[in-house]
This record gives sequence, structure tokens and C-alpha cells, in this order.
Amino acid sequence: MAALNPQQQAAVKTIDHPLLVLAGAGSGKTRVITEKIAYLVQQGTLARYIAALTFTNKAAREMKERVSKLLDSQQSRGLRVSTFHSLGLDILRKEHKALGYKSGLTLFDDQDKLTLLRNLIAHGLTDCDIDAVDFYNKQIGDWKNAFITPERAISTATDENHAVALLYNDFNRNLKAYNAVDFDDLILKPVLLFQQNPEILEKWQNKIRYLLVDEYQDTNITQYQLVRILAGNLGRFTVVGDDDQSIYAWRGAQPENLAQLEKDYARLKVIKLEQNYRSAGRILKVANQLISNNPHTFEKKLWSNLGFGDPLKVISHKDDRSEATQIISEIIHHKFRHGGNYSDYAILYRGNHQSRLFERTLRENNVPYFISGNSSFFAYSEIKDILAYLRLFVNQDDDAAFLRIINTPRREIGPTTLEKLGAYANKRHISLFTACFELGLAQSLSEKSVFRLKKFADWIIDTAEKIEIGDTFVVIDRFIQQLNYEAWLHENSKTQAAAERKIKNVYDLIEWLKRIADKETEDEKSLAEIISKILLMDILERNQEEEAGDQISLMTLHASKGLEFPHVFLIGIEENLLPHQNSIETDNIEEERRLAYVGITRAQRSCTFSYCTHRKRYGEVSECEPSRFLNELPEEDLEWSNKKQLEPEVIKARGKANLANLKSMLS
DNA sequence: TTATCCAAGATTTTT
DNA sequence: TCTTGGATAA
Repeated sequence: MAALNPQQQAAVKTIDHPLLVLAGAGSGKTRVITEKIAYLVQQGTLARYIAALTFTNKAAREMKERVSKLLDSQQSRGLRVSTFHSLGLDILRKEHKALGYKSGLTLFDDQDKLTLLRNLIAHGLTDCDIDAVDFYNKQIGDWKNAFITPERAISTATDENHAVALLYNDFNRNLKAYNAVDFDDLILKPVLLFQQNPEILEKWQNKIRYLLVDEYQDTNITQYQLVRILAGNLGRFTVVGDDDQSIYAWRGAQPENLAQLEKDYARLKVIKLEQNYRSAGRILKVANQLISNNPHTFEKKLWSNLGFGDPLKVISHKDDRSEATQIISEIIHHKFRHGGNYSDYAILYRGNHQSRLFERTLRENNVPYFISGNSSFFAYSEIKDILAYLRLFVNQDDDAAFLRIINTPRREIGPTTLEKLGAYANKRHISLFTACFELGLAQSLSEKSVFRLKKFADWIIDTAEKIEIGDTFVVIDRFIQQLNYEAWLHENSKTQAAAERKIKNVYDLIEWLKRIADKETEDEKSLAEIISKILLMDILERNQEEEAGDQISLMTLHASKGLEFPHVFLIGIEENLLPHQNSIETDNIEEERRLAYVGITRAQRSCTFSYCTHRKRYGEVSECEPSRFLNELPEEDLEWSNKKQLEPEVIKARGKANLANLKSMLS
């Protein structure tokens, strides 16, 4: 492995000052973090006192892997490399008592939140409109990301916001009653905990004596609070970031946090990494030119010595169909000519929906591909069902889980029954589950309904007890049989194959849980711990093996950050798509430009842009214009093709012929 | 209480 | 174009 360059070395060896590393794309920032961990250990800091924080599971996994190449397992024992969210979950699990939570904390996902909010609006006292529930959800999330508690939201709310602030308060109280937290709470609650309990803070500051943060430009206000309070006044931390790659402002990320560090830590050192080890010079030139249209707090100019390279291609298409056909045919062609691998190619796009046509075309032509992060494993209804049961075993006050599966599979407990049960529970301030056992129910419900509810609740309690005392997974396997879930899936799936797939998903989930249980240390083995943990993981975790195969990568620009590919195709570079229409309307072009910048800087050897003159939107054909960003690129480094417009049928026929030809050549 | 059909809305990005 | 949810019938 090549030696570190002087700036990288300085970044690794600066450990007596708080440090900000401004690391351009491809400048080896992950390497700096991993080498720094190794250096700290060599300098005598035990690995168990070091924590490295990332935003994605994938990044954490990769970092762990790279550290393991530098340190043996003895040396790296106890090293913490995790996402912000799993650190937060860890803290909450260990300190739940101080915040007034019971053990068996439930994690609410976005759907659970929306269900709860809808319920609160429907039955609550606040003056909110059910149709605006998405807006409220976002507002509450924004508050949590900006470290604004309900009390503060209420006291500072404007007239129009006042009702939402009350809803926020209501929402939080309900979460508490369910012994649940949402994703944002995983960061917010630990900060509150530390602020209110100095002795607990001290304990954790003692546990984490050196903190490293990756993708620092993506931190929101609350995350920065967490970093700050953990790092304490000593400021024993290194953060690595790049303001040009800040693409999560919509989620509350504050690239201003980079500049804020200089204000908060007088002793802060700043080191810039500007040598790029990834891309050909021409690609960097184009990227630099594009991003120079944005204002900058920190000036920085990437360069590389990997050769200049060919001009970047810009291809126009008649419509989105022929875009897919032509780009794929181009890739097959290119691969055949150069004898590379499918995995050398990535197709990047702004919105997930853009992958559809490509996916179909790839499948029709038997080209192996991998779509990254399209839909989460946890979005599958069968997975949500099973998880809801598991959640209920662990925490019977979890109304969201209760509602999800009370009638799945069918137990003849319909909306009317639930409506009455809900009213009863509401009046008594008890959970739906607890209400099932109340004698008072008989007043509003038929004997039959009460019996069904109680039978269900008894069964849950019974199984939960068995899980507690017996072999957890034996009990769970038996429970799935008792559920008759397989039969239910068969009844409710459109095709036999769909049912089989769902059943496989369920068993995958259980297998996965088992594997996590095996990995955890003894005291973290309870089902409760495992379930809260698994919700933080994503499908990528599961698809490691699949991802490793020789296949074309398809993903959103957001998902591509941190990755690199020899050949990148940036598709749909059109006005209203990139920059996205909403961003144009809200005058937020800069972040879109950074998104394009991220896309271009993923490329090692070639980068190709593609746009359509017509595109189907919502099934209607509409006209498109090439993106303004194309005009910002240096003309001499671009090579435009498709100057003359062909008739659609000709393109179609040609594309088909091309693909057919290549296919026969390949096989 | 459940099944089926039709209309309306969605497509920005995610831990 | 596809998915979701609400209305209606059985």
C-alpha cells in the first residue's frame, strides 16, 4: 500500500488538538480515519476507548473491515465503529432508567409514526388536519434534528405552528407511554440525558476518550450536540468532512457545523486533503468547474496524477425508453470491447423511480445488475408483520405493533371492535393490549368480540413468557407454525411465487435474528436487544454476498456517496430532475449541484451524462430540457453525441438489434 | 366483516 | 404507469 502523503500523515498524527480534516472526494478520508485508529492504538490508547461514527451501516462495515487489516483482533478489541444511531441506541439501552424508560425499548419506524400521528389527530384535542399528516411528521422530525424539545417548540411557535407544537408534545408523550422512541430520538435523548445527568455523561466520556466522525458535513444540530458533549472540553476528536458533498440538508444536516467548529474550539486545527487518488484529471477538472458555481467557506481544489483522460460524453435520447436501451447497450458494448467486468459500471440517478425502466431492460437482456437500497427489507409487509409480533412479545404496550397484527392473520377482529377497544383504552389511559383484559369491555362489546381479544392477548402473553424462560428461537419457530402465517401468505398473495418469496423473507429474517443473537455478548442477547438493533440495520447488510457478484450497480446519487466505479453513467441530467423540480421551486439549486458533483466524482476513468428530450411522467409524455448543470461544464472537455434526431422506431429497432447482436456475441 | 373495484395521487433524496 | 385507500356490495 502506498505511503500516506504529508497532509494525510499530519491528519493521522495530530492527536493533541481537536482536528477538522477537509477531505475532498477520493482523497483517502476513510484511510485517514482507519490509519488514525491504528496510530492511536500504537500510541497507547486502548481500542475500547476509541469510537468512530458514520452515517450508514455500510460505511461502518467497511471501516471495520479496513481497521481489521491494520490491527489484529487483540489490538482492536472493544473498538466502537458504528452509526450515530446505533451509538444512540446503545446509550439508551444502557441508561434507559435515567430517562424513565422500561427495558424492552421499541423503535418506531416512519410508518408507525404516521399511524400514531393519524390516531392522535383523529382522537386528540389538537386542531390539526389529518391530510397534512406528512407535513406534521416532517416538522416534528425537523424539530428533533434541531434539538428543539416540545416545550421549546410550544413556547416559540408561531400561530400557525402552535397546533403542530402541541401535537409534537402529544406525540412524544404517547411514544413514552408505549415505551418507544423514534429514529431522531436515538440522537436527541442521549444528549438530553447527558445534559441532565453529569455523572452519566462522565461515565460515557470515560468510555469514549477519542472520537472520530466520518462525513461530518452531514451532521445535524442534534448530532453536533452529541459530538460536542461527548468530546467535552478537551476536544479529543477528529472530524472528516467535505462541504461540497453535503447532500442531506433536507434531512436537517448543517454543513455550517464545519465552520462552527472553529468558533467552538479555539485550538482547532484544520488540514486539507486535496490530492485525489480516484479519478482521471479531466473528470476532476469538470467536477471542480461545476462546483465552483457554489459559494465556499473553505476553498479547495482537487487534483490527481492519474492522467488526463478522454472527454466526458453527453448523450441525448428521444425518450426514457430509448435512454435505458441505449445506455445498457453502450455498457455491454464497452464491456465487450474492453473485456472488463459488469461491476465496473454504475448507473446513477436522482430519483428511485428512474431505475424502473433500466431494471426491466436489464432483466429482459439477462444482464446481471444490483439495485442498491431501493426498498428496505423492513418495508415488506410480511417482515413488518413478524416484527410487530416480536415487538409485542417484548413490549405489550406497543400499540402500533398491536394494531398492525391484531387481525393478521384474520381473527375476526375488525375496525368496529378496535374502535371501541381504542375508546376504552383511551379513557383509562392504558394500552390496547392491557385493555383486552378489562372486564369493563363487556359493556360496549359483544361477548364474542371480548372473547376473541382475550384469547389473542392470552396467547401473546403465554408465548412471551416461553420466550423469556425457554430457548428463544425454538419458541419463535413454533410460534410461526402456530400463527399459520404461511397459509395466510398463500391465501393473500397474487401468485404462488410471490407467496414463496414472502415465506422465504420471513425465514431469512429469523435466520438473521439468530445470527445477530450469536454475535452479541451474553448480556445483550435478549430478544428485546436484538429487535431494537435489527431495526437499525438495512437490507444492504443482508445483501453483502449478492453485492459482491459481477453486476452493474444501479443507485441514487445519494446512495452513491463514498463509492467509486471505473465507469459512471449519470442518467436523466435534465431540468426538473437534476436539479429536481422541488429544489428549483424552493431555490435550492446549490445542493442539487453538489449532488451532481458527488455523481461525477464517483468516476475513476469515464463519466457519461445522459438526458432525454421526452420522458414519461405519471404515464404522460412530457418534454424535457438538458440540465443547466451541463452548461456549467467546460465545453472543451465534453463530447456531445446524437446531434441528429432519429425517428423513435429507428432508435428502437437499432437498440434492439444492438442488444441482440451483443447478446449472441457474449454467449 | 370481508372482498372487490375504481379513482386519485405519486416521484427527491434516508438513518 | 403503478400503488394505495376508500367506497360499495355480498
